[in-house]
Amino acid sequence: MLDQRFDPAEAETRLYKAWESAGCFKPSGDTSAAAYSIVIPPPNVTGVLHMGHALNNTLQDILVRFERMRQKNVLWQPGTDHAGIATQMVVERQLSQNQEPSRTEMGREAFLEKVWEWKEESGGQILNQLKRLGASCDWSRERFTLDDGCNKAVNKVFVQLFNEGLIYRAKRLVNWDPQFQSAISNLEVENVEVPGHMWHFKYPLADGATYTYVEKDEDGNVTLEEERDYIAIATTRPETMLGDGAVAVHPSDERYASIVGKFCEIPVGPKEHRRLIPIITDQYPDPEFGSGAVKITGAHDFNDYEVAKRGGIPMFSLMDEKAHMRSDGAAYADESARAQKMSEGAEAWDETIVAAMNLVPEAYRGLDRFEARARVIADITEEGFAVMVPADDPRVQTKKKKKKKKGDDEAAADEPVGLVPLVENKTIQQPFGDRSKVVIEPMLTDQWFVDAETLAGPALEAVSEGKTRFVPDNWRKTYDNWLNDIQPWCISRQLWWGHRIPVWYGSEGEIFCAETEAEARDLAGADVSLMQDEDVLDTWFSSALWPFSTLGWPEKTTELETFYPTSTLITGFDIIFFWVARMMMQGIHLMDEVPFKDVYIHALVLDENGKKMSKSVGNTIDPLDLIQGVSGEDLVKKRVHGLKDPEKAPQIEKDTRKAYPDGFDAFGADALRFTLARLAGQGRNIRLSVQAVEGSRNFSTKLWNAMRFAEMNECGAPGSIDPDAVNNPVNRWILGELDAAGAEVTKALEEFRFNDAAGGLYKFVWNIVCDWYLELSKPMLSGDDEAVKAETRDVCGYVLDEVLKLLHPFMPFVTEELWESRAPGRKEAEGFLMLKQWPGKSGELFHDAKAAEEIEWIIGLISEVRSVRSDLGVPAGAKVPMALIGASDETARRANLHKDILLRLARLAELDLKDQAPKGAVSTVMGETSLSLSIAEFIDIAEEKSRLDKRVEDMQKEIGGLEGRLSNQQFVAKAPPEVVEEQKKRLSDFKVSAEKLQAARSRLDDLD
RNA sequence: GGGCGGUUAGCUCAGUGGUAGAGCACUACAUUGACAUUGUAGGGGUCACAAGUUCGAACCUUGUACCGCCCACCA
Repeated sequence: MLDQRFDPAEAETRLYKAWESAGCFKPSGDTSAAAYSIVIPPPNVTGVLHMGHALNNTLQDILVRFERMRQKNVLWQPGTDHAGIATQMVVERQLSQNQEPSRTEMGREAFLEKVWEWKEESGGQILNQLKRLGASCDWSRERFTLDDGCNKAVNKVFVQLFNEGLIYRAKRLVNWDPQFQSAISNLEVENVEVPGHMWHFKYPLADGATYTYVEKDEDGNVTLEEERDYIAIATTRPETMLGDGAVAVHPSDERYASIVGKFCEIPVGPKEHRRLIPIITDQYPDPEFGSGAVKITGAHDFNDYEVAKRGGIPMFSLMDEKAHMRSDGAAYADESARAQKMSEGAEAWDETIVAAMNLVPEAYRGLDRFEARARVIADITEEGFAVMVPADDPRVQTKKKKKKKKGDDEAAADEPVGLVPLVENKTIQQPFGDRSKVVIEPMLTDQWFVDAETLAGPALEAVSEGKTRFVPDNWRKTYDNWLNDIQPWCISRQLWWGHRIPVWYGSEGEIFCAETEAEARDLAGADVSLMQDEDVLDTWFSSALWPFSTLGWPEKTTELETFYPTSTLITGFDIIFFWVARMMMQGIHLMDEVPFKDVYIHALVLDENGKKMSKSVGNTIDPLDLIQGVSGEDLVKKRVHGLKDPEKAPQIEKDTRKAYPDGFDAFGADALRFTLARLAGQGRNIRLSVQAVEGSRNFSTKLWNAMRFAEMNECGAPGSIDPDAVNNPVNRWILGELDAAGAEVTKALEEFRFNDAAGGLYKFVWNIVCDWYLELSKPMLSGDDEAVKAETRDVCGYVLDEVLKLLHPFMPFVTEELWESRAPGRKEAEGFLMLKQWPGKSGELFHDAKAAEEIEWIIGLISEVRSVRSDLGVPAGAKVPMALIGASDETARRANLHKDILLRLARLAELDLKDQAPKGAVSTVMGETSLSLSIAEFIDIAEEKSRLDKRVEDMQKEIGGLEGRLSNQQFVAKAPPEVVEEQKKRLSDFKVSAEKLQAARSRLDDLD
């Protein structure tokens, strides 16, 4: 006997263990069957399951379980990512918490040992959380991006690309993260709008030169003419002035034409050491912006870098790896040093030059870049090199103006209008590290790059040729746009945790790239001393190889043969660039085949208010809380704990307590999975509410109770049914509905319409099976006709079993539990539900149109009677007599055949065929038949009159509209004939009904 | 600046040219033998706005407004 309700907490872990130990998650190995494979997007080994993971893995599990039931040879390949920066951060933090020696103190080898230790002990807990969700990965094949196999793959790929010239080392301006003290790729930089300032400074011309500065308006009238001994520039980063290599103006800018080629002085530092830089022309400066003149600091700005490269302008690195002003060297720059080096053949921005020049004056050395900025500004202003403007210049927003309050007006008016430094308030786009959240500094350093442009071509082609398909299709454009404008991929990181770059340097700086040190030694010869490159690779480099490195590449394994290319990749749009595009590039280049055929890009999971879930905002919902339940107290604690801004804690606490005073129930993994699937429409974000999960839990309870009903009525598990041998129209109807639902779900899953699949099942189970089929079956199951009873038991049992199969990919636990309980012992006899044949048919579906029409008529009639009863306030419990007036033979037959059903579900005392409505009866219509309910004793005649009046009025409106349309010659002439026919039919149906209702209405008049 | 998407019931969203829908919320009724984690019935919409195409537009076209997100950017 089934319990009152399903207990997910007890059943889910038990069932999961049973599946796993029975080997259900492994590929069937049936090579005659089609192969189906998915590689998991490897979660960070530091990861903790969040709602995005829950969605991502639920969708994968649905597909994998679906395809397993379709008897394919299915592999879901799991594993984790070593997550270079994130993991190194976690361990470093732990060291400092435990007051152990720091990373640098203990050295590389000892530190890496610590990281491995951490990984073994506390890494990968997310995988256990995925198990809790029901993820049916083949855990026996679990991989890690830093395991031996992946290492081997990474080294091999690196060497190959190096030998092909697709990986190279170069000094380039890269994004430098001063916190991690490492280069990062441009994808790892977030540009954020922040309030900033733009300072205007004067660079005096060398040797006291002067020129006439003329400004003109649009019409060419002179608006300003003055003698100047300086050129004005505008900058948001004054601290980089020390590294300026030139001042650039646009070639067409007449204002500065006369001084192009002359030199000006950077107005910072001790006067005797100030450096002269040339005034040059370049297309880059916009004459309309600022002063039209731009200082060119090639080593600290990406735009300037391009200008400097074009113009051969030297680039000076001012900062160290912490983005502090360089503290080395005492002397100030000397042009002769540069000239000397240049004559020796060095490039203008060669580090030897930069080091030799010692650009940073003593006063600024060692300062943080922001402190340095403040100092530079103060010093320049003090020396009179700031551009001065009247205090009321609209570009200047003084603090006083901002602060102005009532009553201060007079004071403000009294303020003397003098000259002030021109400092504009300006929102600027500032680059931040996506993990460190500190301001990124462009830095000129030696790094390793992948020639992504060369690899991008085939990756673009594969998608345009349809070898790989994006679902939904619109993401293709995002992919195309990015690959079409792809930059070299900086793959070296100045970290320790990761794949060490397989390159060794000889004492003369020769480069030996090889998979192992031994091979590098072979290349170098015995007497060369070798030093391995200190850097590690970007984590995404190994992730890009995931679809084949996990299958055993570079060995030619059977798994590789069977499962590559993989079938489907499921991931979020936020890693299309990071991961999807790079897997495409590497997969095609190394395997000659795309890594996956379909890429399903799922939505972002938002909170119930449409906000991104974020720990620092305090609006997260932990998937495990929904599965296992959480108290209100704990929920508050969790949310407040992760807050970025502790001042918001009271508000978050208040909001959370208000919204979820008692926390959440343990809804179970099934409920969460079903909810996510139901909400996973294509092209829209998912707003997850706890209420929605509760709704899914209720659905699961509904299913449970349907099974209890079957159990009580001894509906067995016939295994299969021959629909043609089934006689009763109710049973024939539900078998048709079942086939239709199965086909719909199958099609939806094939097309990645998870929401339609789950939504279709919800409707079918609740609104068709439970609301109608089970209700219609009750009189048959409790009736005297043994043949009908037996047939109904079989059909009902069969339908419910098929429902369990259809629901299994979505709700694996409750369905597996019910499957066994419906026929105890069947698990031992024929195995788990999980591996049963999927019911959705691709061939011909069973459908009895006549039965369907008949049952729909029954349902319509019952609904109509219920509606009238409810409208007129007939007590729900009252059984009333009904007569059918003017019934056709077919109607009479149906009414007679299903009399028990009608009596029960419409709560009728009797059902007769009559020629005329009984006196005082209330009528409604169904097609040609009037339904006459003798309910005069319960109702208010006036109310009934007004009900009928309203019905007739509504109908007249429809009739009017249809008549208007049909009398429109244009419509009749141009609309398709079947549409015209349809409208005609509707009109005549409405007319018939209106007539009958009117007749009923006038009978009421007779009563008065 | 470039790109993508959105605007339909109180809320969340379906709806590819011909009858405006679902879930939740709301209202009323119901403890009838699977289920109150329930059942039955009901109220509720100028489909953002404007113009156009069409016999006919939530749907197609153009424009406008507002809201998201992504990419690139003026020193």
